[in-house]
Amino acid sequence: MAAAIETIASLGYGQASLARIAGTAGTSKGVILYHFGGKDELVRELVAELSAKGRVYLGPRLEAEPTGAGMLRVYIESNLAFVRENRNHVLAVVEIALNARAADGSALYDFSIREAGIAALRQILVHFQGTGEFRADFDPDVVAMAIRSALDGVPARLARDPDLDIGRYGRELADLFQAAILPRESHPGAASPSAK
Amino acid sequence: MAAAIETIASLGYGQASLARIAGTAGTSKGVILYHFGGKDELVRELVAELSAKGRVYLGPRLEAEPTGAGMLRVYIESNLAFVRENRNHVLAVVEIALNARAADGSALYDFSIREAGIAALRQILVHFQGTGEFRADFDPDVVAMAIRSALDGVPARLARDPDLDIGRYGRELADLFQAAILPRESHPGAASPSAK
Amino acid sequence: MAAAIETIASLGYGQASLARIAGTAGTSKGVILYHFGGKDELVRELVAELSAKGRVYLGPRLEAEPTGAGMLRVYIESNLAFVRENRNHVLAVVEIALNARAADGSALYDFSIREAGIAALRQILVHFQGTGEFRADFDPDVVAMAIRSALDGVPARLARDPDLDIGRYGRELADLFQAAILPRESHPGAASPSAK
Amino acid sequence: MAAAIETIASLGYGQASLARIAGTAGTSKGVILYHFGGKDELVRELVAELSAKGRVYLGPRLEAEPTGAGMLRVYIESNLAFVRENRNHVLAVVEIALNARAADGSALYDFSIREAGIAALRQILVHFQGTGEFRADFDPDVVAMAIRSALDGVPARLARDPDLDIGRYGRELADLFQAAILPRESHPGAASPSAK
DNA sequence: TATGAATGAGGGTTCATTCAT
DNA sequence: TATGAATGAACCCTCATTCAT
Repeated sequence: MAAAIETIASLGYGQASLARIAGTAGTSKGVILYHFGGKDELVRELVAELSAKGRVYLGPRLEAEPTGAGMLRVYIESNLAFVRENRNHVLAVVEIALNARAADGSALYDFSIREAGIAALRQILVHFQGTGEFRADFDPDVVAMAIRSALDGVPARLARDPDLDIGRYGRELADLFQAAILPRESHPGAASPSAK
Repeated sequence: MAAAIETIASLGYGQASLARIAGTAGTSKGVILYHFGGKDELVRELVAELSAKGRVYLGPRLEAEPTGAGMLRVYIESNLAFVRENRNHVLAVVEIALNARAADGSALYDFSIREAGIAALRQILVHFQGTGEFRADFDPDVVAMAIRSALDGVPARLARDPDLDIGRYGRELADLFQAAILPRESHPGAASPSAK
Repeated sequence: MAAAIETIASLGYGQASLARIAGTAGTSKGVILYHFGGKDELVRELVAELSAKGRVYLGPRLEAEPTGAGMLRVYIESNLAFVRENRNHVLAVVEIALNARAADGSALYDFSIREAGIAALRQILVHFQGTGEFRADFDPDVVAMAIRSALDGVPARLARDPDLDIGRYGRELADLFQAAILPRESHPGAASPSAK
Repeated sequence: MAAAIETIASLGYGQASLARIAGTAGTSKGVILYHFGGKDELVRELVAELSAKGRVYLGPRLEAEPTGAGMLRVYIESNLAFVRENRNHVLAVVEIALNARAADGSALYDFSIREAGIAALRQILVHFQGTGEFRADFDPDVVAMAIRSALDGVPARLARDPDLDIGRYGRELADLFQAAILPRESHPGAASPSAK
């Protein structure tokens, strides 16, 4: 599996044949098929494992936050921290999500966790619009999508520029979206960007 | 070429074999190879054509804007208008950009226009940070990337949800990023979101 | 297709891989798949062609006979003559009929013509039992099956013993079954076996 | 071995991989190979066991009959009774006989018992042609083959139609062939079909 | 005695490309 | 300019067998 992750992350899903994966693993295709029953299964496990890891990583961190601003910041920074800590795995799953398709163009694997993540984010936005902590005049759907997109772009960028400081990047992103959705007249303390 | 665009957009790059493209075109593989010399060439032209169209579409619109806020808004809304008007073509090129790779994982085609677009956006941000129209306390690199990512996510979303109102989506996005990067104490007129 | 027939007839269906068929044809697997779209299609055509040939060969000969004894004899002798004239093709199709199975053990191709042949034979038997030309005290189902089985055994035997005199074999078989189902007190002329 | 029999009988020889056999046996491939040394050996034993069972079952029954008509009837009915009592095993061995081949198309296992059975039947026919109990004007070779073929067709038919009344079927077959080879002027008692 | 891991050959199929026409 | 035939590499997968445990 490590070999599959590395191969997909570095060569792309389309180039990651069983032969090449087996090559980087130092074995033969047969071994992989013996252990996973098929390429589909291998990929499925790869995706499922990261999904599980992500859920475990992000869930508690999010729930620990009381304020809207806090949740937003944690959502962004934790996502990126997770990317940093599981770089190739994330990259591989992104590759899979973007490229793996059945013959009719339909998706092959289950990425419902992504939709769930967006939905959760949207829920947060809606909730704190209700409490007044967030401005009421933005469309939570659009903002959720924008935040999610900004996060999704990071793995690819990280692949091109491995020295990217993800911690700083996350803080900047959180600042940016906070500035965008917190009320303009909010007390300076809450709205001011975190120290860099 | 239209057949190639349609096939790639609907089935994905990995599924778009010459045979399938020829099939939707109602001809044979031979014809395609005769006219384009190879699959690579076909794809290359497909990408180049959209690049050219995009440059022509976006350049003048951007240059016509005097203010930073205006340029930001035009950048976002024009990009999305272009996506709406060239939906399948954009979708196809996005597919190609994400999936087409050489055997060693390197990119196969020239997407420098994308980098150029990001650089231009960054330039704008830096420039108007200098004039004071934009806040000075955000990283133009991060913001440029966030905006670009938000735009890049649209074609895929559009594919899933064809009824998406792109005009409204663009205005919301522009509002969002304006709110994020304009000074908080800016005179109400400039900062107020556009009518919806 | 000739190569496929020869390969299946001589090596058996299980040993007749595309590679081996291509080998005897002097080409490569790719050519076969190009022309037939798949092994299934190749085999299907092979079976269908023989079915059609058989129908054309046997139908008219059978309909030309007025008497029950004549039809019985023609059924047997024409079947065997057809086998002699299409030896390898028949052998190949028999191989396919006996061996080709889906993963769940179900049949892969359409051999309904065989059932139809048995049904037709049974019909003949029943009809001439009605007219009194055939004895009434045998089960037409069993007899039809016995005749069909006797015919089915010939291709395999022919493969083992290529010098088998099929003409004589057919006459003997016809004599045998005539003796079995014609009334015992039938006038000597009708019942006497044909000259050998 | 029971698992092998069941698998081959139900799925066909070609689909009966060691993995599938091990699956129905509830063990692993390794166990089978450990006990039998190889797939060939397993199949060989399977065939040999049925051969031995058949010899034991049929031999004494045949030798107990004094008359030609009796031997003929016993040959047919005992064969079918044996099929009924060893249904899947017989089916499996038939599958093997028809499908198992070496790479060069030659037979893989020893089915000489079948030839021996046909030879014995032929011997009986010749013998009682000599004594005058059977007519002299049929070819014992052809008749032996016809009888054997009629019997060989039963297992496959039984597989398709599990409710087939084999006892009746055997009596009908015996009647049929008796009528075919006993002299037409034979004393009524001997020639009359058995009660049904 | 039993098991699971590993192997390598061979299976059918898809693909971009070449070539003769 | 267009076509269909042919090619060979690469793909995923199944299989009987070997091996260490």
